[in-house]
Amino acid sequence: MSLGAKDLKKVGLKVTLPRMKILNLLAAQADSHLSAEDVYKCLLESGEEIGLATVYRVLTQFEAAGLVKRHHFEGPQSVFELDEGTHHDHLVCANCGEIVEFYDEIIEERQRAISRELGFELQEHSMILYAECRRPNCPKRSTGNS
Amino acid sequence: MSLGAKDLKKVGLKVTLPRMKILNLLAAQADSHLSAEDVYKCLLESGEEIGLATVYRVLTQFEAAGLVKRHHFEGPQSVFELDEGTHHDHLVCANCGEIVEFYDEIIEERQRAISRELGFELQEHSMILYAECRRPNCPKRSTGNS
DNA sequence: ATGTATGCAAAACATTTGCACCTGG
DNA sequence: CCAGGTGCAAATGTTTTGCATACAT
Repeated sequence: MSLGAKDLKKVGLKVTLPRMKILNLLAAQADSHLSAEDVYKCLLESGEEIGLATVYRVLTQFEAAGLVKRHHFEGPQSVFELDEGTHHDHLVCANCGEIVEFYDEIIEERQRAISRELGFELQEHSMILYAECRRPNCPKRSTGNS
Repeated sequence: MSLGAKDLKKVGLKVTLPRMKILNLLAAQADSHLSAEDVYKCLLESGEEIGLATVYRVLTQFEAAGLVKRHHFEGPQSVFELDEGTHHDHLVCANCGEIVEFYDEIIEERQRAISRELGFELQEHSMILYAECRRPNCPKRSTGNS
């Protein structure tokens, strides 16, 4: 079910057409990890009008508002995904770019413990595993969407 | 002890002045994580002549040759460190940018196990912890060098 | 010599910003 | 109506590339 205007109001953002379009796209592709350019192109192809600068601005605002998470996988662009509130890390297939999400409490706990031992208090972390799938039918290379 | 010409030959790279300068700088600042721009400025300030494009080219070659590791911490630039062969991950201080290196076998093992469980074979990973130091004397924000 | 490396300037990208116009409440 | 949002184009910051020159072997 796509997010609505309430979600924007909830975080103090005016409900505008571009913001709704982007929010809906992210919700529709909830399992994808899209770059700003991806979002822009997707919307254009869907016949929607939008400016690339707006996409960047809106995604940045969404990130600040906690609506989306930004990731830096390999490559020069950031990718975004809706922040459903459930933390997870990512495994990226070195063959096809498929992205698998996972969560491991043992690692999370060790990260906190290590930070403590070093005299720090953990705030965030970024962890990405690059791995090869063993399936022979692994597609050759997608844009990084699921 | 700074690396020498043998290290370049070993990986099949011609021994040139720019390459030696960069290699020596990285060895001298072995505890730092320098961007290409950092390397460029450092050398200029040391009175060495070099072009920024060369720094980028050489660092990329060094990475391909396994002499250096490239990291993507927050911010737009890549940073580089000499690859001493001992894998480690990084904790970045959210206050001052100090970088602490660490290694945890429990996490390493879990990463391999998780990959296996998901049907993949782990090749590499990137893990960065962002944390606040508890020391009151934490400097305010350096360039990201140790 | 001669193939490769370098330096400079220009290009290529991803992203940000200035500004006039449009829009939501 | 009016603050804030949008679109475009221009600016920015990082990294790459084309090409003539310089260098290592």
